[in-house]
Amino acid sequence: MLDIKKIRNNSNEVTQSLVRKDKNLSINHILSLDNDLKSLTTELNNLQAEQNSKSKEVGILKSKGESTELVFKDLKVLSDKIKDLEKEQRSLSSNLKNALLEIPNTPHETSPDGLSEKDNIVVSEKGVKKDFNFEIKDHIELGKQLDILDFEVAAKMSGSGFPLYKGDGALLERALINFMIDYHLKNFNYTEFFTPYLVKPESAVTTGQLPKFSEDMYHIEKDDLFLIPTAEVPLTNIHKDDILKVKDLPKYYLGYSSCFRREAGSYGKDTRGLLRVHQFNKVELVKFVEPENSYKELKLLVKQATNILGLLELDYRIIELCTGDLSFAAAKCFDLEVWAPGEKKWLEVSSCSNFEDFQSRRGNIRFKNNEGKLDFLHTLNGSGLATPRIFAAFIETHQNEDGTISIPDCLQPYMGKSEIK
RNA sequence: GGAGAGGUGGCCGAGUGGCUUAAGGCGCACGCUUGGAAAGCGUGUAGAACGCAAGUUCACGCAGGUUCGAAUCCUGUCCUCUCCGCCA
Repeated sequence: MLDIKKIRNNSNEVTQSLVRKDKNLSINHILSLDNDLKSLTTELNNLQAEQNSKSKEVGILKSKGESTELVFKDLKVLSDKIKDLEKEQRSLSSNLKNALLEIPNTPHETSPDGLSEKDNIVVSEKGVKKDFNFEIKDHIELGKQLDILDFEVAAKMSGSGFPLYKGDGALLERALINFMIDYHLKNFNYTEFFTPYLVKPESAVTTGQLPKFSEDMYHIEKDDLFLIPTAEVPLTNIHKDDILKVKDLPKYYLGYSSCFRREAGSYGKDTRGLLRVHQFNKVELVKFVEPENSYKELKLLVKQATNILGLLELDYRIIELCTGDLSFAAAKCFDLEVWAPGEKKWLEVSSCSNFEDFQSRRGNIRFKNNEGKLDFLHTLNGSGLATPRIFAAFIETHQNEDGTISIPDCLQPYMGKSEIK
């Protein structure tokens, strides 16, 4: 959520920034609601002040045993007027709040201009794109041949988009998850969480999925709970309504979870095999930091996620998202992509974003700054990482001519073997 | 699913219709004291809106209602805790 004061005092600047994300965005309705609310509030406050002082008179008159009839007459008129205005104020202020919740975050000034993913910038590429001197297979073929992935059986029980990992496939998936968790815990100061998978609507409002993107999540109607699309949601809401101490910042939280996404409207678009699924596994990294440090922390976050790809001996590149491709809540974002030689595609496996105070305003997550004042802190998150596309790129990259998969050193302790055959 | 208790400032906690502009404590800040620290003493501090400020108003989970006036009474709702039931 954007700061209404900032919108009010710098409306041109905010508009200019927002249209970099989406040229159709406008905040005019917000400005007019805010204006109405402001003048109404002023009027109401004056009436309330009058009511307060007159009511006090009642107490004094009564204690003296004098008649209160005259004052009551005035007060009754005032009271009715105030009630009307209060009703109007409530409705205006809730309209304003709802409108604000629909406005995306403004992009950071350094986020490059652009309309779509075509305009994203490749920051760096460690994509040697290993040479194969044999006919390589894609992950679907490999998965079938090695009997480690079974999409047909999965579809029988759940429909399309739900992978079933089998034997060494299940082992590899589990090894990847454990390796990634351990890596972050050992090398950086993360606290591990195992979170609920179902959250209340307000939790999804904090992180920005609601109210705008309810179609993207699975909803349990009977209990009005949403299946988490990422552990970012519960991890961020750990501190909803909290006031953190500046000496406790930054806070680094890590959580593995299954993630559930309806992927409505994306049928037929890169949905082969593991490329786009309704349920997948992800190790998520969330940071709560002081505003002045958030961009430094973003850099570090990208590095923390990237290191994993190097250790897994995958080819990858870092992409900086242009304004038009930034998510609703992000001010700046770097994506990590791995090269899947079988698919002959770059696959997005991580998104590292700085949300600045956008989420913390929505979730009322504050800290006491050095001057003792309460302020909204900055939140960041990044996947560290999402497994299904890693899995695909992994078996495609490490396949051998005889159809076996070599396991890189970092994963061997978790697999208990050096190849899948 | 059934029964009960409760939700007040950063935290704890008093408060059952009108000097509550929310007592008291903890914490925090500053000062005194001290060789230094702790303790002690003193002073201050408290969320939100509008405003340069003075100030005004709002805020006692949330939403309604009663009343001239609500933290306090009524209704609904959400959440937390305890007990019972069910259960991996």
